[in-house]
Amino acid sequence: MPELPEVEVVRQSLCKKIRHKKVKKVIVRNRNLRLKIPLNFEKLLINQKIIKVDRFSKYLILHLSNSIYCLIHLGMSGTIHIIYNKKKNFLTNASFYHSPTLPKKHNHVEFIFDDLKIVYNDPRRFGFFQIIENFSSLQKKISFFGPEPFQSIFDSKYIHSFFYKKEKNIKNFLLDQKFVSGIGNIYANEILFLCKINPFRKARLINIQECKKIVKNSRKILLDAIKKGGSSIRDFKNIKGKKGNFQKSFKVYERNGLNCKRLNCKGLIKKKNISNRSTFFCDMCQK
DNA sequence: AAGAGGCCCTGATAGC
DNA sequence: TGCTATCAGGGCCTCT
Repeated sequence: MPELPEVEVVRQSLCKKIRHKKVKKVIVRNRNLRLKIPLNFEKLLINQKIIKVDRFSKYLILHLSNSIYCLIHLGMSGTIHIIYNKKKNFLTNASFYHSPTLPKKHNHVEFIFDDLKIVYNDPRRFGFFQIIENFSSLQKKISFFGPEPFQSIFDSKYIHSFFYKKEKNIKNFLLDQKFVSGIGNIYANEILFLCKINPFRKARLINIQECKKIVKNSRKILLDAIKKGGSSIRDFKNIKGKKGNFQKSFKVYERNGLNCKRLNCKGLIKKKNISNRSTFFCDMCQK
């Protein structure tokens, strides 16, 4: 489940591999992702150079030489694989289309470069590709989202005023991309544990000190996860097919029934549903 | 306006 | 063994 850290891990390695390279061919095998891939998609990308591989929230942003942007969202189960071709004969040699490192099914989109190609695989097809025509459209799209935890405007004042009179529980807000961008279910659970905040608590009851903790711990968890290559619960892998390591650092996620990891806390981790998402917490130390 | 709930999709796993 | 049910969950949608 790619959240901000997983997408950032993909961005970093993609950037190393495809920046400044020219897209030689685009193959779309299945246009029916969450958003339908338009028929002119291939034409817009072919013969364009990748100027930059950026990211906002859980979106990858390919900046192309014809000044358009290709947004990629990995949804729940999207992965990007890299397949090398040192002989640079991708366009003529079909055998590379069946690399042993590549899953056999659900390889929906490929971008082919001279010496390598990237392959988008997504069993559940919750991910999507979207063409953004120009910079102002990109800005407009991003403006509908809340800040990332790393941005300076994501501070205790912003959080506290956002939560004013809000009856919904705090966990729902951490997952609300209009409030804060990039946090998904795993990291929402982990952040609230570090903050000692019960996920069911109404947002309006979060005090300013706790807002400060939310700022600090969101940044801490996400940065730590990026450093460790993201989390691999079920399907996340980086572009080399390697798993991340942050799942080893989970304090609450998928730990229901196990001892609370907080020093001197005798609680057991509980699992309950909030808006149909698994919520893990310790009711002894998260108040 | 805010909040609750449904839906898209496939694969892994549990239970009978 | 093979069937069915459940769960995983990001983001968008509708309804109240």
